Amino acid sequence: MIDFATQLTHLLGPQFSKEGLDPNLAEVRRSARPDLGDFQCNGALAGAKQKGENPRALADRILEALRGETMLRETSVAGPGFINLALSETALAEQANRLASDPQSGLTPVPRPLRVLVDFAGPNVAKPMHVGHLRATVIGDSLQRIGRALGHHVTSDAHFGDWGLQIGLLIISLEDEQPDLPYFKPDYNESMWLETPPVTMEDLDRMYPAASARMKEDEAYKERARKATAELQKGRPGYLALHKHFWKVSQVALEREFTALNIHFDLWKGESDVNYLIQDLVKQCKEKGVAVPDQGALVIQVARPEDKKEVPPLLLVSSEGSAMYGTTDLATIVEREREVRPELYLYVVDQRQSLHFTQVFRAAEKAGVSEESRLEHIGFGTMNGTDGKPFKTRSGGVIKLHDLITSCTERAMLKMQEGGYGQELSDQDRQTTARLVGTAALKFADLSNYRLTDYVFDLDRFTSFEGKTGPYLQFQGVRIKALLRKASEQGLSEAPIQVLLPEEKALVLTLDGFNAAVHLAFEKRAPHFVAEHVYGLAQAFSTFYVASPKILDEKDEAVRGSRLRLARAVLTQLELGLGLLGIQIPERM
RNA sequence: GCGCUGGUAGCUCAAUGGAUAGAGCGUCGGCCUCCGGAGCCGAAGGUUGGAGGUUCGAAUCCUCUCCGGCGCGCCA
Repeated sequence: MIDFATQLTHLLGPQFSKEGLDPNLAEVRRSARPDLGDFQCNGALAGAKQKGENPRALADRILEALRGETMLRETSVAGPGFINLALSETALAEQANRLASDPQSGLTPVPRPLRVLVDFAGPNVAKPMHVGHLRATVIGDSLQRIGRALGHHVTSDAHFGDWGLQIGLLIISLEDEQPDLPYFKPDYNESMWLETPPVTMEDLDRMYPAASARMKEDEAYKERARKATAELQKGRPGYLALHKHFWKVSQVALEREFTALNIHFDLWKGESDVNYLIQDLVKQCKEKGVAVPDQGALVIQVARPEDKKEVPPLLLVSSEGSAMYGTTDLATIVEREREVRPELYLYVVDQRQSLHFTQVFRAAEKAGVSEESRLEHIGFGTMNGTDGKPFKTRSGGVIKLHDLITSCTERAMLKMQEGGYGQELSDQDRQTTARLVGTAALKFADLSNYRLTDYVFDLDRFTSFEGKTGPYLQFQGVRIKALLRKASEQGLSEAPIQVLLPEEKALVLTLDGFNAAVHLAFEKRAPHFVAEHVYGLAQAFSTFYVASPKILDEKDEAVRGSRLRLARAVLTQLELGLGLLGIQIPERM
């Protein structure tokens, strides 16, 4: 099915062509002045400009040609040349029924699907996920869901950070703690492998910050770590074995978080997975003359004459002989080109890394690995505390994602208890629901902000059941489910939708806007457009719900059936829309 | 210093170059013999940081400027 805005644009397009104008000028959108019409087209203004004539006259001619169009009830030209279009009752009712019977709720796939690779979350092996990972994870997940909903062929990759200096640091840190482990013996081989990991997640969690801090002050310590990193990358068996242990231990903790957030990846690849490609990559870059020696390292110059800022070269091989994260990023593109062949790459990573991605993308182009135009960095702002500074614990430490999820879940449970809701649920169901509500609070708060702006974390506000929050939206869904459940229990059936009340019309027009909102969200790589739409839908439903009291008691079977069907259509879209944000609606809450 | 990014209602945030800049929270005033009122309706609240410019039309684009956040070769 096709939404109204598109239908109307198609209707006006030929008229613009007939006038010798670009049919793209015919673009129709929801009216900013509902008192004047349902939709508007502003193309006559720009078109008249091009032709050097009066915009109102042009608008009049365009409308003249539309006379007798059954879709339209009324048309008018207002102001300097705005074209106002009001839909006929039949058109509204027909569209409402199409929406209600469409399992996709009006969502249409893109005409040309792309193979899209979404690289997001970027957790680090050996480091628990913290608040900083939340946005990358939630935004990336939403983009993969939106992309799929639009018919794109999406491949998501968590892209673990598991090959850099951090691993070297852990290796020497462990060496200092347990020097007798076989992995440190120069002659280590696989027969000496111990099934029991030498460390727990807690150990890693403790060791890494300490080692990282020491490195900043102790130059010799840093040198050791760099050497260990280079040796690991060269394939020292004992170090590879430790890497494997670290990886496995970390993965358990990481999966716990992703499961709690209901986020899934097609690929769980990491930097270490492309190590096998690096030697060749470096060699080829050298042969092509793309990589040049510089201060003991090997770099790819990516500066351009037109640059307004200084763009430093990408470090391909450090003076220690190790791969840097730009190197693995590049090698990862090589692998993806072979295995996925993406037409579009989306890197959902903190905005602060934009310079890094500029370097990587340019280097990829220069090295002939990929095309810069297919590579996009999707940056985002930071999550701040109520003081406006990056979110920290009271003692100034980094907040772990796990603790964040837990506190949201606990707060959700508290709110449910306070309101006396969910009492009919079993303890286990209540716990599951609380988690659904808690993560909805977290996700919606994040996704309702435009990604590039920083936002303030406010647990109390996010978990509130009133206002523009995830739990509020779930609650609206739960209310509709309750209504439909009751209708079904009473044996009441649905009927074709009739658009009688102004609130019903507003609701139908809102439903019809879903498709555009989702497309816009993907085009802008900005899920908040979906969040905005879904919230607007919930509001429009509430207004309708109050305006049509006691649907179940309605004596007119046709009216009752119509409203039930409309409610169901809203629920369908609410579930789909929230689903695109990674939010589920519980049965009860 | 150079660059990126943000600055919109008291607070937190929206607004694909279009008409009268919208929500939530908070404040004030209404609506409960209610299908889940955690809702709905209304009011107050804005020189869109500032100054120029482009345009029929600017929160949006350009220039300058002020304030905040961030980045700028061997960490990721």
